[in-house]
Amino acid sequence: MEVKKEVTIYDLAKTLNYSPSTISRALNNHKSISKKTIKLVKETAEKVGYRPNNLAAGLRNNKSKTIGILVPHLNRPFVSTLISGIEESARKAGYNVLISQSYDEAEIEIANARTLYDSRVSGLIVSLAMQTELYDHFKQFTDQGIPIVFVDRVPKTYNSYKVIIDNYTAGYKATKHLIQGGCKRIAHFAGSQHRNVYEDRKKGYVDALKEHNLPIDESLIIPFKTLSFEEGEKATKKLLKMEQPPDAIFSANDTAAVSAILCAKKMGFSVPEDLAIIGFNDDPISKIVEPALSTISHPALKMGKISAKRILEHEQKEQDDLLTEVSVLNTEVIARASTRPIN
Amino acid sequence: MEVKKEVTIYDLAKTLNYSPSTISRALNNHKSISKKTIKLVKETAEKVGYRPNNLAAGLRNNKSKTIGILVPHLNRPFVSTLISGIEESARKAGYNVLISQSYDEAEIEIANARTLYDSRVSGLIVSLAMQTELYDHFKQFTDQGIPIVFVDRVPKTYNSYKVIIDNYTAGYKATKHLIQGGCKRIAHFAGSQHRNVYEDRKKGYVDALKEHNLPIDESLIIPFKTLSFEEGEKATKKLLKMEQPPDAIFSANDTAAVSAILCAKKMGFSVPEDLAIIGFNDDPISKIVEPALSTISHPALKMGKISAKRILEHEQKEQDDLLTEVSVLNTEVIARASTRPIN
DNA sequence: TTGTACGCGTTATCAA
DNA sequence: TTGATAACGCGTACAA
Repeated sequence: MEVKKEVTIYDLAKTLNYSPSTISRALNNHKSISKKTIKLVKETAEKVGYRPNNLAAGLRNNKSKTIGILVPHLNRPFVSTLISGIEESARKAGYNVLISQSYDEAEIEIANARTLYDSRVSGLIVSLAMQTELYDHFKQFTDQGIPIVFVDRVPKTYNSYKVIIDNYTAGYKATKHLIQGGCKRIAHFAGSQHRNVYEDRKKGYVDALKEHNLPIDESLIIPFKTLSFEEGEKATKKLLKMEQPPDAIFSANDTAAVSAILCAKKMGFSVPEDLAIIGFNDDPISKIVEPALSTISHPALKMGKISAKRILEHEQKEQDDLLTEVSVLNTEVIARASTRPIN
Repeated sequence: MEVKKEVTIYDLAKTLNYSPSTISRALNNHKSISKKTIKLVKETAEKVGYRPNNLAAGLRNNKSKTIGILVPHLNRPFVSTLISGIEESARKAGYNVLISQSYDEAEIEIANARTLYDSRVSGLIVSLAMQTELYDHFKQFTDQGIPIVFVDRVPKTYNSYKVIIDNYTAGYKATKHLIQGGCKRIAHFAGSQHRNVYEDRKKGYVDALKEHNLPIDESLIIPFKTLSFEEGEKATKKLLKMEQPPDAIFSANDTAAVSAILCAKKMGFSVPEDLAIIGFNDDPISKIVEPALSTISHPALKMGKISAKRILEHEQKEQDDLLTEVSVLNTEVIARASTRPIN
């Protein structure tokens, strides 16, 4: 298998009797080059199949026109849609996208941050692993002026770009929606309290109860490890076997909420009459389950696009512009059939 | 914001009174370097925060230790799981993963192939856009000896690695499963016949009917553009309003199959008694819908891992080893409640 | 076992 | 408007 020799700007220079610098400038639309030359160079490049070498350009410029992504799991509806949004915006701007997943483990997150750094990404978009509590592995980026955008699952303290929803308000709204449907004993499926998203959703839940003069019953607040389907089933069974079972559940994600619907039905409870349920994320399954799951919208695509935009814009900025900028997106209750109509 | 100077092998060389080449070799575990020196170099590198520059190494070696991915849509269950598999295998081998999506448009696919090439990926993993019929944009890779793995949606003619399932047999099995449940008038939701996957599934369907002496009724074979939920609803309505409606549907994907279940129920048909339905892919929604959707397994994670493996192994091979190697994975009927029990 | 010297393809600086 | 030259960081052939 004979490998064809690649065409470089030197070859183009020889062919056209120009210097390599002129070729380079022409290909980059440098203003000092005449339109005619630019046209000629580009046409010839096309004709002979010239393709730029991003590695060389990246080395020379010390940046790769690449955005690195670091998320817990690639194959979750929210995450894959987030990435789709990032890819779309990045691609339009001529940027590439490198992906990596931490499987929710801090150690893997650290290792992946390293390799992304080694590829000299122009920026990093991160959604934190469940248990990450130290942020030293992001310092190398900050030290080099490489922008980091934390998205959805963000650190409390780290100074950086952030793209989030208002989880507190979302949790509050979700709970209030249940209260307005007449629910009085509302349970909560709570995610890891290390992560802002779950902590804030819970706070919103608690405050909504308080504000409506409903007691906070700790036995109705179930701590989850991963908010999986199986965990959801177990928790639902436990709740519904209580002497005084709850009349509603606010789950911090849709997966556990859907499992609660199925489990409750199997146990002979009717949803939403005996047990109203609201989830979080608006995953595809929430539309399919019966009764359809009420939930909180989570604008994944938009969050992805904004995250990418932050990085692309950063390149235009002055060195000492501050890079702490928090974008908070709106969410809303999507009322479906798993909660009761509002009085 | 002061940007710290990056540490290079030259800095390490100066610090340790070695030549840069020794440092380079030590970092790469070159056999000519003593264990002691290697240890010293690596420890020092760690201490002073040295990080290799993949761009420089890639330029030098003319390969980037990066796998490029080109798929129609990133946020589909099958695709995102496929990518998760690729990422896992690639990461383990020290490879990075670049992603891009074509939105099922040939033009975007072509443009993305170009940019991935410009990044000098070590290999390319492709699932074709719905309408791609020319494959010239892959020639540049082949010409340079860069391996291409086509996965799931593959070209018929292009000489390359392929990782697929046996769509013909899968379509046959799905149809047979319906027949064994006593169905006699089986409709088919057919995808674009440009793509092997849908063409073969349909062939399997047709042959299963023939083999069981059931007539092929063209009015029961509905051509779909994208196999979307909306298309599925429309098709189901049309079928169920026929004078002699079908008693079963084999849908080429789960999305349309689920919409068929919901639509049929809404129209007063009971599933599977009046209408049995089987889908394809085993998407998460198939477990949630009621009745749960019978479907065909689609080993996304495994296909991803194998695809990555093909590329990683290719690097070890001799130049003129043939690179046409087709991996065909097994699939099976997952019988759930939307089809009738086998007699 | 280690060092010297060069080149990978590109772009920025300086000079013409 | 264009050209010559150096440099980005690394790996390797050749020499010692």
